[in-house]
Amino acid sequence: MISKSQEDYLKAMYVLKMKNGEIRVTDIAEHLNITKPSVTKAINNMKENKLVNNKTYGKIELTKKGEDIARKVLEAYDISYVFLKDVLGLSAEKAKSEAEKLKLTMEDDTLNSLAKYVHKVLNLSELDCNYDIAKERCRTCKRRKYD
Amino acid sequence: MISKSQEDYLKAMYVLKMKNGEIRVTDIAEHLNITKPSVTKAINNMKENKLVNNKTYGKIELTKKGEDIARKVLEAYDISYVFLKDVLGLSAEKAKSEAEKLKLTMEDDTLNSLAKYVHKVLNLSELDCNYDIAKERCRTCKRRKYD
DNA sequence: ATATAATGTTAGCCAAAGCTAACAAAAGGA
DNA sequence: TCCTTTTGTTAGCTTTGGCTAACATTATAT
Repeated sequence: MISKSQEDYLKAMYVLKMKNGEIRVTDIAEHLNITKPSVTKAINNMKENKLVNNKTYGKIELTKKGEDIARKVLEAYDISYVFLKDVLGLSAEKAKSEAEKLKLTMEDDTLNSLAKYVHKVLNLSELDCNYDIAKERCRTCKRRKYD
Repeated sequence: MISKSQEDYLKAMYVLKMKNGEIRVTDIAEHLNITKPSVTKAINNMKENKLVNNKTYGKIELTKKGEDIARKVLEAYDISYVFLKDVLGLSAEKAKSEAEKLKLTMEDDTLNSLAKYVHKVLNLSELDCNYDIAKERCRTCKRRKYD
């Protein structure tokens, strides 16, 4: 089983890939506020889990598996963020930091329940709602946060 | 700072104290699904944090500080549980297991926001609502789950 | 009262995930 | 080109929180 820490790495990597077109040790370290050796070590562990693909000093790439999980983690983060900010009314900043912590703890079906609920209370068209974890972003609300 | 693991121990101890009138290593181990030596070790660590009070082979007691934190963790669990079960509509079983995971990740003010929200949507009297983390249970909904 | 069972502790091991210090490789500028 | 800076890696340490095996203590039942 993949650890929370590894899911955090996956998310960071996916975000950086979107943002910069490439994934670098230094950027990951900065993003997660840890040191570079810790990143290198984590990447080596993740290689054993078939989450990333790279050779020493070479380009870091997510595997299909790694990318799928990263997307899932991101969706989870999105839902939590929207709920905390727009339903509970937390500040954007607070919602962000809390969603960041929450995103990994819930199971998929729980997150789907939350997503549906969020759509309902925000008066988004239920018919149009196709928010499904691990799929594409919701056609209705279009929300996705990449960091 | 106290760790999540230690908060789990505190909650288990508080629950067992309520249920059995005393706190025993074996019961903690069973409750948390870990081995007895792990419990002993954890208790020793917690002693250094002034969370528990005991001598070897003697009675285990929570300190004031430990009890306060335990109560807080329980409140967090309660709120999450009610939200997941009665607002999102998860099954009791599912709500229980998810709340178990969620309870430690949110900050106090976020939990207060969630508590207020839960009261509102469940049509509990807002005027009567005095749900406040680390205080007594809510006079309105009277909910508290001890495990 | 004592043998057995139940309970608790100690010692020592392991893995995960961080860290620093030191080094290696790659990139960029003069 | 080659020297310097930036980037990445290795080695080895630390803490946390599990585990098993062995042992110590306490409780119970006959």
